[in-house]
Amino acid sequence: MTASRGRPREFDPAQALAAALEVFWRRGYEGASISELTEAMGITRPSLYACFGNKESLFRQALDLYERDKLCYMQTALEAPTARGVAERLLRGTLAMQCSDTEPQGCLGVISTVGGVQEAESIREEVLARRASSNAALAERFARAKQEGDFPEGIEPEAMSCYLYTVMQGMAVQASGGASRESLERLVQTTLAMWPGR
Amino acid sequence: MTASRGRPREFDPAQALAAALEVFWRRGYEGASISELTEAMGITRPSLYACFGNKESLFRQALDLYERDKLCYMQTALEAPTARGVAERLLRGTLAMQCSDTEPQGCLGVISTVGGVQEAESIREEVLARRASSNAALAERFARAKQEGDFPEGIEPEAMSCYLYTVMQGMAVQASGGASRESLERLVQTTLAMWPGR
DNA sequence: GCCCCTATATACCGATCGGTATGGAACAGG
DNA sequence: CCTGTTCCATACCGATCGGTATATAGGGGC
Repeated sequence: MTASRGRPREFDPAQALAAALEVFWRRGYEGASISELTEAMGITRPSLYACFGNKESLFRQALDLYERDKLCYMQTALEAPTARGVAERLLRGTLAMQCSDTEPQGCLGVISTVGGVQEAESIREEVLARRASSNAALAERFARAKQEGDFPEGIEPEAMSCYLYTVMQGMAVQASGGASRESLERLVQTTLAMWPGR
Repeated sequence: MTASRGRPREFDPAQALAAALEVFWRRGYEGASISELTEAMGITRPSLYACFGNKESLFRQALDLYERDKLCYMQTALEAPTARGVAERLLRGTLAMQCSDTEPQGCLGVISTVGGVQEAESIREEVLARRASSNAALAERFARAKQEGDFPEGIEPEAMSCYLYTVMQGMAVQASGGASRESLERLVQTTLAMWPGR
């Protein structure tokens, strides 16, 4: 292949992408300007466009990284032995991420979908699609729990997964607003205390 | 007073403010441009600045209108006879607002606080302050319920109010993402089903 | 008829937006 | 050494941002 012809680049794309993710995470898609991105990434404007395409493409790649590195706890949470354990792992995972003091607060997915922006409509749709897929996986896990008799009576698995998802999104809103770790921890406990049947 | 000296204005400020609120509600503070605002309000740029000050001042007045007209259900919900009734009224009020087909979806307060914007920091702070005040009123209502023996065991009133607030914010996120009315209705039912002790 | 005052209309301000043209610097193959 | 290719740096593009200067239009008080 074209192994390394021409002048080699002087930055690490993965590292630059991580920096871009952090900016998008703090500012949202539209709030993040190219100037702020390039400064955080330590590269110049043309380098960004040569390496990542354009702003939207860069955001999509940052979103991939976010899902892969930051949302992996949502996958592993599904492996908990009980439905309540799944919920607990999800909530505690959300808590841990929102309370990190090395990362921005709030959820990139939430930030990218609230506040309608017409320009970024395709991005909104993609985030919503990923969210739906993740929600479906959770619902499926709960459906299995129901079959195994490990599920509260009177609540449909899909309804429960939507409910949990909603609580997690609400947590992200709280974290965006600067809620303290203690406050969010108490929120997790309260939500778990609401889980039917102890 | 200076009853009506000079040329009278040709538009109704209240009506124009209502139009501005709708734009802010759909687009968020930064997403709403002055051009879009003036077009929706049916007035020209200098008229906007003469009547409402600047963009931030206009937003604040729109926020006042929003709280007074759209969030009034949160006040009246506190008058429900039981704690569970308060929760139910809050959730159903949120549902009704999010499902209106004449108004934008999502919550203006949520839209204005997620996605950190440095320019609008003072606005964020004001929204957060109003939110805290509203949350405190809810906590106080629940504290009264606890005194009256009308409250679930093992949960603090303040924790419950934060929890409910979080669910409502999550609902707003769902609505922003285009959740259907049925979906949100089911969400309310699920949340109520989680309320301890029937 | 004035005169004063305020609202409207148009055109403009500097700053910033996302994105790019251009010119030189650093590598590989010949 | 030269050439081809790719990257970096600077400066620039038109469009749009929030906000305003200027001139004109339309009311009440006299």
